[in-house]
Amino acid sequence: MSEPTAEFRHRVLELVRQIPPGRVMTYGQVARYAGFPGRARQVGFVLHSLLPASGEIPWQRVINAQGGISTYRVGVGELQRALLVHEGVEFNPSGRCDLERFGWRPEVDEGALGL
DNA sequence: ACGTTGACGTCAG
DNA sequence: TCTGACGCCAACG
Repeated sequence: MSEPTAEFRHRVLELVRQIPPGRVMTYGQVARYAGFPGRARQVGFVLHSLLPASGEIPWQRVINAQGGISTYRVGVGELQRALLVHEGVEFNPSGRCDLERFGWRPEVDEGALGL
């Protein structure tokens, strides 16, 4: 019934939509929590299909496993970074953020940063 | 039909 | 810490 691709896309978008402001998830995590482990690249492809108008999907809250921005080659790297900084996410001089602090896990549903 | 590409992740050096 | 190789799999030409 449900085509794998369509189902995957739907699951990914619904999950990303739930990431609270100021929090981030990695492509790999999104893929895993969506029920499709190992398909991080496909997550990026789905999000890429949202541009340039992202609508209600907070695509900027998805980054790579190193805590860095992967969208510079697509041309929206600076934008993504600015949006995240505006939400309170901090980046170190290397351009990476601490996933221990800003990473978000669905099961630990917490919107605010633990201070 | 097929080789290449890509908003990734992991591991070795 | 950084770089390159590889695995991954759907989209593209």
